[in-house]
Amino acid sequence: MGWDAFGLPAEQYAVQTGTHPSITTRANIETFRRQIQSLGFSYDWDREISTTHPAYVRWTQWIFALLYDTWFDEAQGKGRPISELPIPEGLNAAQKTAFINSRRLAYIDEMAVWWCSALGTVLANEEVIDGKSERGNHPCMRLPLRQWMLRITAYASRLLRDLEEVEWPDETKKQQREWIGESQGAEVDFQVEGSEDKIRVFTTRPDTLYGATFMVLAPEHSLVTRLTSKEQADAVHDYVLKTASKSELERSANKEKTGVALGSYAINPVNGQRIPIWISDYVLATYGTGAIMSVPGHDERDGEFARQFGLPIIQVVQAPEGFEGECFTGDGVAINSELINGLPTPEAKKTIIAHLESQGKGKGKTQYRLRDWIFSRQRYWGEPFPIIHRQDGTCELVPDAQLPVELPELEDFRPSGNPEPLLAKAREWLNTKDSSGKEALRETNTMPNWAGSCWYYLRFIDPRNNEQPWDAEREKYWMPVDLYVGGREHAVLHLLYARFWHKVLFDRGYVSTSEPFRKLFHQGMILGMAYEDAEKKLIPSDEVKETEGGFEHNGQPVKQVVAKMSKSLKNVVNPDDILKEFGADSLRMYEMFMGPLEITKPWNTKDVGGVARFLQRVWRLIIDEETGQVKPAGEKDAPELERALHRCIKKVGDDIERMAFNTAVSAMMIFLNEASAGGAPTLSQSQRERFVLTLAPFAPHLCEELWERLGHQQTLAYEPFPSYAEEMLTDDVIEVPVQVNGKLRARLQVSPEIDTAELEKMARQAVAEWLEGKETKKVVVIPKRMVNLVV
RNA sequence: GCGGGAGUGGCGGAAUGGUAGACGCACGGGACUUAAAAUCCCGGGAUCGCAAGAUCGUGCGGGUUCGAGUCCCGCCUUCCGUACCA
Repeated sequence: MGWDAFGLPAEQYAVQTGTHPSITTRANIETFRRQIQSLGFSYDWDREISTTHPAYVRWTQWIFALLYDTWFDEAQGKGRPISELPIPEGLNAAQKTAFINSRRLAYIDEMAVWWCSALGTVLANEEVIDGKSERGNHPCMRLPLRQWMLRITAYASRLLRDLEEVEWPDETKKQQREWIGESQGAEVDFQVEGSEDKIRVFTTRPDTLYGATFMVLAPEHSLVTRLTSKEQADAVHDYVLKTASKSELERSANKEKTGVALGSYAINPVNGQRIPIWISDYVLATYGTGAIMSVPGHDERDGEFARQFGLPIIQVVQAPEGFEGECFTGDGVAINSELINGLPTPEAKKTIIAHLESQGKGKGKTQYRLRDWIFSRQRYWGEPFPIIHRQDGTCELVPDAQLPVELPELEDFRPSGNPEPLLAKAREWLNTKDSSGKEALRETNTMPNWAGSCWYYLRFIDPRNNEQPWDAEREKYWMPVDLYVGGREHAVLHLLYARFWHKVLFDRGYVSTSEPFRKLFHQGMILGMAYEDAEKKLIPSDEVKETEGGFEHNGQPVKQVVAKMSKSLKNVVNPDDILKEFGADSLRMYEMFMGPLEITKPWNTKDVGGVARFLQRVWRLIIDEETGQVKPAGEKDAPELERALHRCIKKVGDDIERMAFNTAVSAMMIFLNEASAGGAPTLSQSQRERFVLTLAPFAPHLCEELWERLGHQQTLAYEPFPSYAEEMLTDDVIEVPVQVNGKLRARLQVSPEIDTAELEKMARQAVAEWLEGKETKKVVVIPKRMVNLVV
């Protein structure tokens, strides 16, 4: 069991209550541990770890240091130590440092984050709604801040390719592929008119270069200020400010195109055309180069923008005959494009790229949608970076022997009022010495919650090792993770970040597999019941009364719906209460019975009673409630139930393998129904034992008790799962449906060995009235399954 | 907006392209009980019918097939993710 316990919620709670997050975190862990243990799960508690524990933080920092010490060798396609980085000759010391830093997998850059001046703090995306803070509804804006970044994009190609190696759900692989978003195209440089500046763009359609009639930069683009004319300065400034209050999500969701011309022009590299430069929020700074060439004739968004602002539209790809849309975005034959007229799109692309390369104006390029990972937070409750900033502006790692860098004690977790991270408030902690003994400052950012969860599966291998993060031999024995169970919400973030770290560790020789998780399974979320009034407003559960055949709130009927459990809706289910009322086995079994593991489904406490009743009936099958004694067993295996038991054992075993626990529980209920039906024979000792062993993985507490009462001194935990015999699975008589033209008309009771001709004959007799006076055109007989007569 | 899923009785759900609704909850009826709880038995998709049975039925509209909840195309609704919640 591992506790991933850094993060925003713990910190916000500390702000609200003034209690140190380490105290609340410890208390929460105690509660969770007690609850989990009360359910009887078979976790190995000797391997318990917490991401917030200094002994764990130490190695999280160690991995960060490794990332800092690694560069990605494009030629070899792998990460290598900085000591092996070839450094160009003729650089001075500062240039050399800058060059090395520009290649590290961990580097510093300015990146935009939400800043709310009224609250005096940096906010998470989810804390900002429509450009306003969730708390207090204050205006917020995107502010560029110094951030630690991780160069995950260097691994984009391998993260994409290696998906083929893992047994993951197809939809998850698909999501990761889309997220990484590889696209082939070209980088093209546009010269700015009357200037040395060049605007570099990425395009997937270099063949449409002749149709580029304007350019659009992201409002945050570094050239914006320089390329703005005096006349446009105010309008541009206003627009940049306005954009800063929008999220990227809003920007790309907005259909209405907005923008401002900078008042400067660029030169189209293929035809020397002078084209205007605009800024618009539909171009994102974080994708490609943050600038595009606009081809309104063949790109939807560019087309909308051109029509909005009356910019020229040129057709450069022949649309197919009968095409009626305003904007043809498919492949075709190039037109109005001197160099490539008449060429189909793929050839046209190649030709243009070759031309640009020969002119030094562009080159073919593979672009990824994936962005480098912002790896720092301006918060308290996270891992400190093992970094010291020297007076000369360079930085160095805290020596390995001095790890972990522990968090300073802070009295006050409230925002500092400026974008500086909270740790800057810890003056004593902040001031330190660098390796040469000079005054220096510690890094004040902290790591995001992902850091700890990126490698915990490796620490489980060797959780108490004080010399190294894990022992190499043990790593070889355990890795890769056989089965990784986690929510779908992790599909592209956690699961991609962890794979990235793992690949760096692999390249640097610390792990033996290129992928961490062999097989992946997503469990569904358990939701609660909620109530919705006529205006679709959700009503807290404690204000709703159950009436005959419905529910009402203040006398008005309300609808029962499914919603996330939340304090505000008063529909949170506490496992302690369920345990008290129904017991651990009932709770476990209900969770398995309520539906397929992978789907989202609502909790319904009434249904727990059904499972509890099943377990009570199992008890009464074996124990006499009056006397409390074991009932006498049948002399021999009751033959009527032996087949049913074999079927049950097979079904439960198969269902466990495919993690279909709901149908496994159902199979055991069916067996119990058969074994306890009026007139059913008494189960033999062997049959009882086999049934108890089948049920034991689901209801271990009950089954251990029954096992002991059935005369065993040792736990059943190490008993093998019961076996079944193939020949016991079939019945002497099976039912075969007979259809006429696909409609069910009769059912036959036949032997499973009946031959096809005989079966057809019987079928014809059974549905004679439907065949009368009609010609049989076709007969479909599927042995043991069905007969269909087509007339 | 973009990416990925999901839609079956009153509810949770079951069903290798082959009898739709297993199993359970809730509900109705009955047995036991002075009564209730607990327990046990029976019933149940909709419509028509005393019944036997017939017709319709897996979000909507098409298609493939002897046969579609299941496969294909187009919609609708809804959930998840969208990079600082984790």
